[in-house]
Amino acid sequence: MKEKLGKALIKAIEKQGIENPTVNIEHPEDNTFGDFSTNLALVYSKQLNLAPKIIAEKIIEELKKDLLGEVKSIEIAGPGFINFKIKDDFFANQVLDISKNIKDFGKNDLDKGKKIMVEYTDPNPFKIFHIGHLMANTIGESLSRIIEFSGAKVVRACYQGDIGLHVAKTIWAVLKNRQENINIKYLGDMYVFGSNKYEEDEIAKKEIIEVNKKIFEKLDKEINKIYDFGKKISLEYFDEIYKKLDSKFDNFFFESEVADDGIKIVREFLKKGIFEESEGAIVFPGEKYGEHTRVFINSQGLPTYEAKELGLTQKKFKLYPKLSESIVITANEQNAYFKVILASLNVMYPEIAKKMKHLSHGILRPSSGKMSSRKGNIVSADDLIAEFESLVEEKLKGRELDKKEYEEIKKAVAIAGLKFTILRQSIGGDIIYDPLKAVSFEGDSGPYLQYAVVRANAILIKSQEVEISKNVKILPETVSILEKLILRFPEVVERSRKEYSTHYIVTYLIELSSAFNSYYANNQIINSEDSLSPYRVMITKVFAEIMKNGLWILGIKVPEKM
RNA sequence: GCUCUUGUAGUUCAAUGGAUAGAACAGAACUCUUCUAAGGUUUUGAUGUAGGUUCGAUUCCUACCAAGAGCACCA
Repeated sequence: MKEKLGKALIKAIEKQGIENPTVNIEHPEDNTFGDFSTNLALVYSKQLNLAPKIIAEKIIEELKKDLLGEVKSIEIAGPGFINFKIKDDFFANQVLDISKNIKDFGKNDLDKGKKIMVEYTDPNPFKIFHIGHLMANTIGESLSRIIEFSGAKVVRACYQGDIGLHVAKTIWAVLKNRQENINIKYLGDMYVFGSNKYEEDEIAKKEIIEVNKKIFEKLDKEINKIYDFGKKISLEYFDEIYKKLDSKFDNFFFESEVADDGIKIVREFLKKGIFEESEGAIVFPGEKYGEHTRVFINSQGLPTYEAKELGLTQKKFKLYPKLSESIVITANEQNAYFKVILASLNVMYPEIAKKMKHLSHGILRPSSGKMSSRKGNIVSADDLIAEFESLVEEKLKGRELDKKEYEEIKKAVAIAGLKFTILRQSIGGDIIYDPLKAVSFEGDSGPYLQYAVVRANAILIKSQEVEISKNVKILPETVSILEKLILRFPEVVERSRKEYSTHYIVTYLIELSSAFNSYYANNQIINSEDSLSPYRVMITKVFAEIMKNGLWILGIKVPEKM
């Protein structure tokens, strides 16, 4: 429909003497204006030296010559907008068509045949898996799914820092505070301990640097043993969290695997004059490229995160030479650092640099109180999930559910609340949530979306029992906003893909659910006396399927009952 | 100090340069003898300040104010 209108509008404006016009068609925010609108007359009023309203009239005259059958009315409004109203039966028929092939509804071909890598989460063994990792995971998983909906094969990658100073801090602390049972909690505590000592204590700092060197050399048996065990239990622990979050990686990269390659790249380009030596370290003089200088290899000859990132990037493209895009998601405190990396890549490997896309997220914090990573009181992903689960438990009190259902609902609803909180706003900013209302299950929330689908599903089950015909013979004379919103799903997915944004999906699903809830309140869907009942059941089915797909994109599961 | 990001109802978020700036929560008033009321209906309330560009600015530019992050051997 949109394409048809677009073509007709282009034809009409070209007749006014505009070459290669760009036509903007949107849905007016206020739907009483119509179903589509264009600002065409406003845009070209200057070029044509005519008042927008006059141009609009001329356009409408042209349009009327081959008036589209589906259009109910065309009007000029405001400063010169052209508003289109579409006939109701068009919407009803479209929804009926969609219902016949609902499975793929919402998919598009923007990335057809492409292979795209998304790197996200990136937790570090020997350190806590904290809220930041949870955020990156939620965002990365959802973006991956949006890109899959656009036809690409997505390679999900996770880059883990299994080597570097943070590991040395933990292992040094373990050596100082030996304990029989080494578990995740203990390792987390040891990192905090080592990290603090590194800041405060000069002697400790020297020892930690020494340990760091030994980890690289792999000659100290004692250290190797702690290292291997610590890495193993860290990775097992991460796997458990990924299961909870319903995300799976195709490829795990480790810093230890890319360190040597990183050094090679830096040394190679040091000879070519891209890098420079400075105070015993090898640095990239970013000022030449509008950035700042950063150390790639430190004065001990060890690669920093920067050099390793180069090695990682090279490895990604060696493994998958056909990648058309490589997306990396990190916290936004790394923005400046990433700009320097990209600037250096742009000099060394411009073809690769073009394909890199860096996205960053802010921090997730409660509206009251402030967290300091220095002091180590970072909230772990596990604790946060547990907090959400206990809030759900409160809500579930007094409901009659068997134990299995109870557990399923608790998990699904807690994760939904959490992921919704993260995905509902545009990526990049901090997310502030009220811990008391963490997921208030009223209003805009993950559980609200789930609840709408659960209710729709209950109706669909009942419709089979009552045997409402699946043959839709009669369409309603007037349609509601529900039908109109249903048709917009594909364009919402496209926009999300183009802008790397998850929140358009969230906003859309909220609007759609709200429209359905309203429909549900105003229409009795199952009524064997009513000839419109088959249509209403059909639309309920379409709604439920879109919600299922939309929530899948967000990484949210729908429980059977709530 | 320098660089970047962000300032929208009491609160948390929306708004491809467009129309009367949308929601949700909180506040006020309704609504279950009807398919799950974690629902629905109605209602009060906002663009940090000062300029500029534009037919039109929450959006673009400049300055100021405020908050956050980053500024060489951490990741």
